[in-house]
Amino acid sequence: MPVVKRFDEYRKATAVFRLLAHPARLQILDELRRGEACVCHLQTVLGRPQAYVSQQLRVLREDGVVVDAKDGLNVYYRIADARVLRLLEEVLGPAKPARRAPACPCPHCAEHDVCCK
Amino acid sequence: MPVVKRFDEYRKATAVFRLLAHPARLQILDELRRGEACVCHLQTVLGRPQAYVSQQLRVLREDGVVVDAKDGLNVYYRIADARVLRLLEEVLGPAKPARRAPACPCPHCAEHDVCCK
DNA sequence: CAACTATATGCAATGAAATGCATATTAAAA
DNA sequence: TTTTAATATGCATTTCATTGCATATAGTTG
Repeated sequence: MPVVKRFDEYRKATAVFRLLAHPARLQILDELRRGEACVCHLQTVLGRPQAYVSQQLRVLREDGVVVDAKDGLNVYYRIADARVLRLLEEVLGPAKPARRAPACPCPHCAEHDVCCK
Repeated sequence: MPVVKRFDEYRKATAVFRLLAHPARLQILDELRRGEACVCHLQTVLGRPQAYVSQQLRVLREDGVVVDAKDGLNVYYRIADARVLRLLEEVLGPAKPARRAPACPCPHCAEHDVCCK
């Protein structure tokens, strides 16, 4: 009940907001709302270097907001936090339908276009 | 539809999350959920210097999340953003009932205790 | 196993937000 | 009109996240 304890609770509660308070992470999560996606897919959608995308994914992963599943060379990420889905819906509106990214090499998009170089 | 435009939209959407991604502001908003409160009340509840509380309130005010109403020497703040209320409920749970802070001089608390020094 | 592809990690440089503190403002009271 | 009380603002400093980039890992293919 001490003030410090209370403050600590609030500090803990800010974690999820801190994750969402970032344009690239928000865009990643919005994309993942459409369905699971591999890194190269997100890389294509964001138009950012692969290392950059991986770093943001690590941040999200370390907080348990997303989980990854390896499949061959590809690593597929998906949202693993229902609360985050609700927060996204509150601020971004309903999730948009799945899509294939142009020039994305992942199996999900492959049938649609050619490899992204 | 250019990528940059999209990114800008996400950047804008992060604003509300950035406000909530701070323990002191989160605590302020959680207190304001109980009902409007003056600065000295929040000061008492947070156990932080007055200038500190005023600064956080300014941040919230500049984004329109709270509004202030002067009454004599006191300035009463209240939440002015329904979306923020929903976000708080999602993460902090339902708002707690109003309370009077011990040793708070504001009219709201005065009838309950004596002035805070 | 060598070469390639997808992804991850480490780290240094930068930049933005947080904090503390002194002081300004405004309103009431004496 | 001096004083006091409540709140606001400005600014310097520290703190922390972000970003870029080089490189590491790990699975795949030839």
